[in-house]
Amino acid sequence: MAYRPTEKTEARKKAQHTLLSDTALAIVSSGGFKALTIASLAQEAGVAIGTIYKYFEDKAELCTHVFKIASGKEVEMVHRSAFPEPSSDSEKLNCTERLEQTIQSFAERAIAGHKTAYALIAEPVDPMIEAERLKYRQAYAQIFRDLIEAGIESKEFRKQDTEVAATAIVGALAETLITPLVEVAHKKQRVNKEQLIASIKQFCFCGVK
Amino acid sequence: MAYRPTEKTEARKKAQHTLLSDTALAIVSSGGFKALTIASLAQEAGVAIGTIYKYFEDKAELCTHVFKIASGKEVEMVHRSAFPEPSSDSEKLNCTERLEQTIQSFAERAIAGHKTAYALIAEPVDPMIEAERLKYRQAYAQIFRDLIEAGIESKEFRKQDTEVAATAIVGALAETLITPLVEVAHKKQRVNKEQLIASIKQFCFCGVK
DNA sequence: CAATAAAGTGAACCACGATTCACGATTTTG
DNA sequence: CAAAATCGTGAATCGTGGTTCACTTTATTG
Repeated sequence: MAYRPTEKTEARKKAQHTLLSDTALAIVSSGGFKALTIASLAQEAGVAIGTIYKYFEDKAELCTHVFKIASGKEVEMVHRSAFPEPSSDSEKLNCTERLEQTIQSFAERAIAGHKTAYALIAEPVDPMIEAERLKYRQAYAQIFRDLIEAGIESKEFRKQDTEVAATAIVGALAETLITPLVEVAHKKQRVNKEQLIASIKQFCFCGVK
Repeated sequence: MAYRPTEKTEARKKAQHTLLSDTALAIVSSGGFKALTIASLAQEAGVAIGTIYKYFEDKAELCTHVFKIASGKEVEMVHRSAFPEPSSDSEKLNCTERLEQTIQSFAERAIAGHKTAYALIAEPVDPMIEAERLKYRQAYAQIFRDLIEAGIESKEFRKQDTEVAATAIVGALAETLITPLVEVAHKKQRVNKEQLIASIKQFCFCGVK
């Protein structure tokens, strides 16, 4: 007599949502948020403009959703470096080593996916996304903060204002990694990756030790 | 027989340009670049929209001009802390003391003029202004770099990659000072200014020492 | 198949703010 | 004052990109 959503259509719906999500993410990863327009997403995903609105309330929801997905991945990866599963072979790492790993992970991911890193950390975006960005940066800061506190506990680091130190590390990483990446886009100025990361580590280590 | 620009009109022209500049700066200082529209500037300055275009090529030129003025002031003030006139009574300051003064100056100016600081350092702006912002941040980094190099020369600081250290300090300052200021706008979360600045100093000092 | 509900479509619409330009007002010179 | 050059004006125009909605297509059920 009537229509009822079924397993098949629900799956299709979810798949479509994922397709749009992934396509949007790809657009942001290659061209930043400024490249993510309703029209470009429709184009890339091969759907009509109106279809986007069946899956996202408006542009803001689309953008924040994409931001959450992308930043969530990054934060999770970095979090694993800071607090590795005890089951793995890294159960004996002390806080200094884990801090090193965390910075290494952050830096390598930023350099490898520099377009994404730039979009998440530095690209000018609508104020609506700025709120998400703040959460994102604070998520990173929280990881560093927990790590520093553990290090103070274990006497590896000196007593200090962990919030400030963690925030400062995030700022130092963002400035030293993202800013040069902006340049790379312009000039072909290559960076000695290992050298750069080593210098950053040293600065940050000394800052907390 | 004909019209010729004279002293009086030239002066008037310059005065008008300055009026527009200053008004634009005031708008940015209170509402950020997003509040600076041609219409709002015309309104505030008490002139017609078209008049703006007699003094500025387009919006981009207006914005970059305002940015340059504002950032130039900031950089100059901070530069004075880092490299004070030898004539003054501070000729005996060593590099550590000067670094402290510089951070202090940066921090206090950022906190006092937090709207301006946010606009210059963190507010999302047109890509056109981003280029200026990059120069601005690099100007700061250069100050810190020169100071660190002097400190290495005088054996106060250890040998290190001064470019990375200077950039990291700028990032740390921006993140620890600006980010909380965004919050202040939302919640009424007060900051213990002295405490905050002290913590930042400690982190940065240890980073370079 | 008929009925129903949801998904898909894209041209039309709208909001916002930069930019233009034809016109009048003002200044300078002879 | 007349002529010439520039300044001042602001409604009209334009460009961009988000949003709407009447309509078509597809899926589901009895």
